Amino acid sequence: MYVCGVTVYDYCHIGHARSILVFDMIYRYLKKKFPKVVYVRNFTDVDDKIINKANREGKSCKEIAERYIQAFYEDTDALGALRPDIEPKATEHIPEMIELIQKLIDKGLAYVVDGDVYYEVRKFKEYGKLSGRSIEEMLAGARIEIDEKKKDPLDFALWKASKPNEPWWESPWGRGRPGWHIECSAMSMKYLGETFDIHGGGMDLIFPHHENEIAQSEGATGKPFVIYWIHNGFVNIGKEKMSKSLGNIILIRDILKRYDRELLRLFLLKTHYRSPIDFTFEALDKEKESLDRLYRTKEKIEELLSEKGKEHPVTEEAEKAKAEIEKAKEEFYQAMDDDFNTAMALGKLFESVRDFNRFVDKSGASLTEKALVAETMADFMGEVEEIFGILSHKPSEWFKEAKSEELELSAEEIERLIEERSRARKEKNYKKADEIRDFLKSKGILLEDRPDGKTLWRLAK
RNA sequence: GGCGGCGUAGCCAAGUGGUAAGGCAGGGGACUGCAAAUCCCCGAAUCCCCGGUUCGAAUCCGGGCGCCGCCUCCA
Repeated sequence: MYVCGVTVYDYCHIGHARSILVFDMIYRYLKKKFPKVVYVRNFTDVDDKIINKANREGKSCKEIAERYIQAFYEDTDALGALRPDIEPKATEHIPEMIELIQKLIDKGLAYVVDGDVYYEVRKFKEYGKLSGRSIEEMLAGARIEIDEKKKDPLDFALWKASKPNEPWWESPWGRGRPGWHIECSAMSMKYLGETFDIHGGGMDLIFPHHENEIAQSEGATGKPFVIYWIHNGFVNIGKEKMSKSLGNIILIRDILKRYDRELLRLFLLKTHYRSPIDFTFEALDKEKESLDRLYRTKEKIEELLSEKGKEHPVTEEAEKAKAEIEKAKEEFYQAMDDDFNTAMALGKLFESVRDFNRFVDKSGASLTEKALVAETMADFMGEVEEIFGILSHKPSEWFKEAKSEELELSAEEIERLIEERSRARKEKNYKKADEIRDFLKSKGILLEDRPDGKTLWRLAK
């Protein structure tokens, strides 16, 4: 699997987060099914935007690229995304690109003009097959800049002759630098072969980037380039497109200052990867309710599992509860197998959580039986954790430490007040008990009296 | 202008020919000293509209309306 990574000239935003997390989910899932999967994601570290930024700041392109590669890792690690197996940089694959360009020239698909090399789009008969457009249609669409050097306005640069203040490499056509599209063809084929299974990226890359990659790769090899293309949908801010000009860009690092990464992961992964998503902080807040519910169930599971060990005859009811969860898990996998239908898969998780809660709360089963069923549920949740990267916290931490620095009371004080309240309740002094509960509530702490007499606390929304 | 996508409950979101998943919010009930949590029950009569195909359509076809993306760097 090859995924187009980022051009390293700025911090990553919520849109990058979606792409990163969608392909992280896909990688995690494929890894479970096909342990030999290889995940390659590139860094574009030579490009107009980087050059501009470097010139503006009086730094080298390499310095700019290094800075934002570093930032990229900080962000992806903070998101809990697994590192790809191979992360090639464009600047480290110039020879491969030159070789590929030469091949295209030799085949008559590309031509040289004043040290530039262009791909002659009309020579590649299938041009437009990915994006579903024809050359004629695109020409009719106008808005194409006139470039004297190109034979055809749609031809694109494989190699650009260097201008002053630009990085350059020696090539058969003089000093210059690669065009944007060629790096992905060269690097993906180097690491994955001339034909490989999955190529991914954002929706916006379909045209022209991926269309051009196909032209370059298939033009050079005569073989199919990619079996499956996967393109993730965009994230809008509210209903608007996120863009620099609108000034509504939301950075990953800014979100993660306020929200646990699992909230963002669930928010972005519960929608099918191809659909657009409207991002709002309110929607992210609401996700907390759903995740809390899952964590409460996880908490219950952990309590039950500590009861494990004693042998006990298993009733039909427990067997049935287990079977229900197993079935939901099977359906979860069927949904994932159907074009990564995460929305449906998570629906199955919630169904089984409901079934599990029902069994634990309403059946007359013994603790050991419940523990047995809890094991099945824990197993399912564990697999969800592996694939979605959620539910990885200990429930106790999830409910208590999430925003502990904003808490006005220390954990010790809270425990002390709970203790005081428990005494009051035993004495049937409910007025005092409720005062304490109300006081804690005013401090953002909710109490939960359990049937076993224990009182738990957690943070309010 | 060309190409593509979308329009499902108050909100989010699956389903794409056979009685409309799931989440959040809401109402009622069980439980509780009261709560909280949990569970149960309830809720879509336009699945954007109009035609058509079919025994049967949210799902297919045709025509509208509305929203969005791409066609220029972009996840």
